[in-house]
Amino acid sequence: MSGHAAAVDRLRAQGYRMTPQRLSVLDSVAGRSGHVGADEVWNQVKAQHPYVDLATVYRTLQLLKRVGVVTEVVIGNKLHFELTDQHNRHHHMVCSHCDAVQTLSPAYLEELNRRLRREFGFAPDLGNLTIGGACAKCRTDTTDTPDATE
Amino acid sequence: MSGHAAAVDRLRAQGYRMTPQRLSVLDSVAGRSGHVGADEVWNQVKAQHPYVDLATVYRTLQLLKRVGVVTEVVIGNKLHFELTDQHNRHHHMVCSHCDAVQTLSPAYLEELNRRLRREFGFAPDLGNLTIGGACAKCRTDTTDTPDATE
DNA sequence: TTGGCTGTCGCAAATCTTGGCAATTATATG
DNA sequence: CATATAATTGCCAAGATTTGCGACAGCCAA
Repeated sequence: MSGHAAAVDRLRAQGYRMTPQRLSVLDSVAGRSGHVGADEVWNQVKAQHPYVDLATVYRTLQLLKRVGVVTEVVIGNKLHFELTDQHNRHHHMVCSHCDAVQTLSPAYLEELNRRLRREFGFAPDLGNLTIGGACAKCRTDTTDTPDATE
Repeated sequence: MSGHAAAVDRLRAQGYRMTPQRLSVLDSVAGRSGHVGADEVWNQVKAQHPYVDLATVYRTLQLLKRVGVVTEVVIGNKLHFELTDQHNRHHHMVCSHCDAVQTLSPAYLEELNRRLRREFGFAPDLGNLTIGGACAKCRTDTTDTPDATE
């Protein structure tokens, strides 16, 4: 209910409008501590505005992602979203075997970020980067993927 | 026609079989220098085996990716694939504005790879990692995304 | 060679996500 | 407060990728 003001400002600053649908989507994502799937958001949104379309939810999530309000996490074959917490920034590592998610301090990617910008002029969207791979548990559990690609 | 032997071995080693369909998919990906979309692969495969289903192409591409024979590149909303060249390894940076693809030397991610393994026991699949962001050209062309998320 | 076990395939249906378009609505302005 | 305008939405459909399932084929053991 509070951080939303900042989100509204961000939207307005770029010429976007704040609508009940968008507010509702924002509420839904903000209401959970972790990441949420688009369908879960939709269900929550429908509770308040039964007529809202799933496409609108997707569009809104993409919009909020674009302006930096939410972060996208790719888990398995689905997109998940979470509120971008400026005070607790982190990246995500997702195990492709068990879909477990670990967070990663931005410090780990700072140097890469700087190098890509400096050497290529490329501004990576690391905030929404999901690093896939095999977590410690799955590496020992399985015989395959003994040593994932470098 | 030559590197395929290695691919066959990789499959067999993990209990998979080499079939005409798979060989055809492999041929198709290997036949191009850069990355290919699943639909393009399908079209090429159908030239030899008209009855092959698109689902088989997808399944095969995932399989080849899993065993390390091909590399997946996410461009826009589509999956692309290229032969994993052991002698010319590279990662990919894709511009989310113009879909331009730049390659990146593995050296840039070596340290990250080591740290994730050492500190988390997490084996990242960096080979199939696609780094999204804004390329130099699009950064200057557009007003938005002046400074993508860190 | 004959079974049988397991991996694969084609087909169809399901799932997830995006796009087009006309109708609707948020906002700045008068 | 009424109005014009461009952004936004719903609805529908398409696009992309995955999955379930029965039929089929390769491969090893007896």
